[in-house]
Amino acid sequence: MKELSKRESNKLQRRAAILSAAQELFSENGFKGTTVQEVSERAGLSKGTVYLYFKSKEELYLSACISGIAGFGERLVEAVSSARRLEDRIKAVYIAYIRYSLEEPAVFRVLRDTFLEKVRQNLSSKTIEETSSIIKGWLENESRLVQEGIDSGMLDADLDPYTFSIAAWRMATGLVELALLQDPIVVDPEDMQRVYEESIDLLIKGSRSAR
Amino acid sequence: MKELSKRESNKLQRRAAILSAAQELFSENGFKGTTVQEVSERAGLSKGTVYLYFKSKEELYLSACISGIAGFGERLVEAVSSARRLEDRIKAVYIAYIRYSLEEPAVFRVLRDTFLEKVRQNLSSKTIEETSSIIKGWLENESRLVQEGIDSGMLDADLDPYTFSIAAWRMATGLVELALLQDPIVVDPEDMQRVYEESIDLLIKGSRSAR
Amino acid sequence: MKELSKRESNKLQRRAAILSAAQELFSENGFKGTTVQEVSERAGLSKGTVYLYFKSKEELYLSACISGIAGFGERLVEAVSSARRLEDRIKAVYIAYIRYSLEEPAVFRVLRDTFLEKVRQNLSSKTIEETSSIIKGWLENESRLVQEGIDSGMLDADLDPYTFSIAAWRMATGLVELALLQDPIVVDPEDMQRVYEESIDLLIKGSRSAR
Amino acid sequence: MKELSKRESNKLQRRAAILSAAQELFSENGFKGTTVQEVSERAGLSKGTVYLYFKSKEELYLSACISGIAGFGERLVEAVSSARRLEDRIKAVYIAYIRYSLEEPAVFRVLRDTFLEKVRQNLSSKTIEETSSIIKGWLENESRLVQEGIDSGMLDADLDPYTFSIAAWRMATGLVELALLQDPIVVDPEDMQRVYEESIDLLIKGSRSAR
DNA sequence: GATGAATGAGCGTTCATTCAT
DNA sequence: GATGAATGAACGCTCATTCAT
Repeated sequence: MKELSKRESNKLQRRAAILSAAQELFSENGFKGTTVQEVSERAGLSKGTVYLYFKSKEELYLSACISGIAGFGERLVEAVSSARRLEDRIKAVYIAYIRYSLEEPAVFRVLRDTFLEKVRQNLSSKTIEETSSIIKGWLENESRLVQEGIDSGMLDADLDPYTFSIAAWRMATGLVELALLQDPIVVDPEDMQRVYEESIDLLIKGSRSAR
Repeated sequence: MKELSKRESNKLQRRAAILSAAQELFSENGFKGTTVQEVSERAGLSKGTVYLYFKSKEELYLSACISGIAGFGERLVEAVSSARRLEDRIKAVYIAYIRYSLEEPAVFRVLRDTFLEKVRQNLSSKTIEETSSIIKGWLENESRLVQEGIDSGMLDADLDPYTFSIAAWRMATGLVELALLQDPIVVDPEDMQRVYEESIDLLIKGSRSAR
Repeated sequence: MKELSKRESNKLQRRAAILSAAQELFSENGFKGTTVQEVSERAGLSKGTVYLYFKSKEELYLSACISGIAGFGERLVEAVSSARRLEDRIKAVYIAYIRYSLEEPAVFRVLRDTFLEKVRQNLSSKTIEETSSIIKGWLENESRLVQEGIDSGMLDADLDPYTFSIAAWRMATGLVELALLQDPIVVDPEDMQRVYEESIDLLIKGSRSAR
Repeated sequence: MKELSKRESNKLQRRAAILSAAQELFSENGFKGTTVQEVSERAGLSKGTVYLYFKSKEELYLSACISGIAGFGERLVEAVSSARRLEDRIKAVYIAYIRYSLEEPAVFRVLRDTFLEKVRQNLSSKTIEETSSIIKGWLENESRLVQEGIDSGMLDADLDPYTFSIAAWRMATGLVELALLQDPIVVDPEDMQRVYEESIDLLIKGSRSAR
């Protein structure tokens, strides 16, 4: 392992500071609603400096997305191996998605925004494709778990694994959105944990084979 | 009913034209992505005129949100009475929510936006309470249907009706978001109808009593 | 003739004010060296206003060029008919080109700048083609005069009319550049008029047929 | 001759490298179109280093101008002795001026720029005088050749030698400017060589004594 | 009441210049 | 002495808002 010189490590730190500031602000205010000035200020730097590290606002956004997604994916993989029974593993991924989203709301929001049209219009198709393909990968992983369940006879043979994954993913996303609202409207925050559990339980139960 | 003078009705018409244009544009391009100029043009008026009816771009946005919610509720009520079997009625509401959202994406988006924090920061608490209480009403209506199912022994006695409603609502919203994306990423558009049906079927099946 | 409303005439006046300011500044400082801000200030307007009249800085430059070129061309046409003998007419065009350039240095400079590479790099090819084709038109007019001279036996049959026009045009341009320098370097300003006359005389004399 | 220490010669080399890079870039892209970064890169140095050798971008530009002029004059002197007949020698200088300008466009442009007012505003009067006196020297050399022609009866006794030189110089400059344009507008590049020859031929022929 | 011309703050981005290392 | 990271002023351009007509 090569030691990094002070200057080099400094550069990495600055880059990380910018990325972190960007992640927070983009997720709070969206792409158009965030200015490079704001990002630079939150990172304790001047506006021009941001452009030493990122070629454009768009590239900064892309980098924020990708850096956020990486940690996310690891969590999901860990979750799969955290349980033995197949149903528990499926549930674990769902819960892990929600938990990580709540722990790192900035990442969740940036990630979700690539699925809102209005934000997409400001992104290059490269950015969209890149993030989309990562998410698609997650969905396919989840689908494989479901397929295993079908093969073992535990889940309904008529079930489409990908449909299950999509339904679970969108449900989780929708619930996290609700949970991230500051004012406890529509659902009591204390109830949310129960809602997470019960919602995926319903979906899994609904997927079981009649046997 | 007091008759409106010609002048007064003219004013109302103009206001409505602006609101309608705003609803379309805000939902297509978001708050920052929409210019007052565009709104005024689509409404067939000049830019200055918009400011005679709305104090600011922000107030115009709020008004567009509120005005979009009304028609939505009616559709859901109609859906309830469109089927005889209880399960079908529950499903019908879900499908109606999705269908109307797809028919009137502008309304859907404005409505959804009141549930995104970033947008909320621009909304008065009055606006938020107003829209929230309307949605809460929908959820309670749906819950009553589910409760009926429980009482009749068809649905699981352990099921929390409100949790079911929340799960279904968030799932529906998440799926519509996906469908409104212009590029068919993650899911093939032709498959979406099937996904709508199967997703709610899973939820309902998962809610049935063991019997 | 339709009367222009006050508002309309005001708009025309403003447009003219911007164009005039642009012509001066572009010719003093070049395309890159001139800011839209400066132009607006010299025209007594705000920066944003310039963009109500011209879509971009480039379009403003183009308009300044074209508006300058128009008057220029008329002078050349007048010059042709100001003399009877063919040689005098050829000479008259040359002298008219120089005189108008000295009277309206701003126009001369803007026009010349479209023939400097460094400026060209900032101009769209449309702009370049447009101005170039106008100048080409002048050169062809001049060539036709020369051709007449050849046909009448007065000018050398071996002479290429277009080459003559090019040579005269570049010589005139080069001499005006010299004359526009503020410090009387290289040539005494009082001598310039004589230089103009003698330079074209040489060229014409050199073009005569041996007979 | 004092030997330069290694350190001192190194400094000179660096200075020369910067100057050379600057000459190329300034003449390709103009003052505003060239960045200090680019110059430093082409010189193989860092941006900061440029500021160790030149106080500002402007001073760098001035230095580049001055340094470019030297080689030019030598070429003109060589040309004079390359032909025997007087007319041929006059023509040779003209053609040499054009040829060297085309071979070293960077130098040509820098040189020409000292004769454009807009650039002059950035030049110290010392610089202007220096370059002007060099050019004046060339013109006087050329004039002496012409005077010889007059004295020998070959050229018209009424001809002012200096006027001839000025006319030829400005014509040459104007033609080179045309040739350096990338897009072959107004004149076909293949024709240019012929135009060079014929233009000076016309001028010389026009200068001959009637005899 | 309606207009649209005018404004000017603010955007993303560039780049000459400075200065700690 | 050389570096290159950091700065901040300025650029072209947009657009919410105002106000004379």
